[in-house]
Amino acid sequence: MQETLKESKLAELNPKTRKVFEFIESSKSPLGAYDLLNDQNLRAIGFKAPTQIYRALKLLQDLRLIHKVESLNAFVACCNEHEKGPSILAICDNCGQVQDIPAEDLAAQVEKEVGKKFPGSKELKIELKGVCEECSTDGSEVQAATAS
Amino acid sequence: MQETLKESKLAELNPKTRKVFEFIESSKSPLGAYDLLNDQNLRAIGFKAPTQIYRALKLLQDLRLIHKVESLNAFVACCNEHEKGPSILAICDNCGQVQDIPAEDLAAQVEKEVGKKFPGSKELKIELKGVCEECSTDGSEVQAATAS
DNA sequence: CTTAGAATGTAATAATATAACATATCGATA
DNA sequence: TATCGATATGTTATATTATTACATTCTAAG
Repeated sequence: MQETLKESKLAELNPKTRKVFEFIESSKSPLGAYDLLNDQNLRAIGFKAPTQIYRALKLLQDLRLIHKVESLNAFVACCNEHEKGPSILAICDNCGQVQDIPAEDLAAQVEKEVGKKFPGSKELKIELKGVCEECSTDGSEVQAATAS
Repeated sequence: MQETLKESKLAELNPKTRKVFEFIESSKSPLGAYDLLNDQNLRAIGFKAPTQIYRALKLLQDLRLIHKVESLNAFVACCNEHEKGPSILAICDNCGQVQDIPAEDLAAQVEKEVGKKFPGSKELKIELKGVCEECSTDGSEVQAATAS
């Protein structure tokens, strides 16, 4: 259903920016700007310099088609199930995947907590590290980041 | 009162790391690693290479004496009013200052939102951009980052 | 057409962070 | 005490992420 909205956003994009989005969306894990830049397929359609990638990423963020994961300096596709509210970006330390979990309610909670100390809230980013469902039930747990 | 705890943490530090903390604590705004590295006073006591600064910053983060503001790649002193729970790092787009606002309650809220999709929460970071109380009441508002 | 503005391309460099290896410090214990 | 290993600290080099500045091309209005 929000598919329609997403489609209409995609329609605004030029083919190159759309291609960047498609790469991010089809990736299991967040991609860095240079992951994109170094991708043969993006090279092939004319991405040669970081600026180009960063310009595309800026556009996609402005349209809320992607989110930047600040603690990873990397980008993930928006789940497109929230038009306005914040996400929880849940980062699995084991498999590296990031889930974009809508959390409309939290904006109000956060505003309540900060109260009058910070009356002009504009943009809320929430990042959570830990382990995802699959990894926590999975025998094949690798403990990538936490290995001794 | 938590002063005692903070004092005891500070006591563990070697003089150089303590000095790094003091610089961060006494700064109005968050400091980047290279702000510290380039500071004459820290140069004078022997900080010559980024690694040294990053090592000190790592220690201070592990002790929760400072927080990294991920969206700024910079560091602020912990308010020392929360031993465990998350903070809201409230970043003023106008004056650049960052408040560390304890938000113990939010961890539970966030866990509730993510539910079983992400059962292994470990570390929660919350960053809020906007304008602080002082700037929002202040006639001298500059609109630094939001200027047209 | 032709020109102003926006978009895109290109080159250079700035800013942030880590890796790899060398040297020093300091207890434990043969 | 000697020397060994562990931890901390110093040093050099390099990797990674991001922006600035300027050139070129495209496009729509006059």
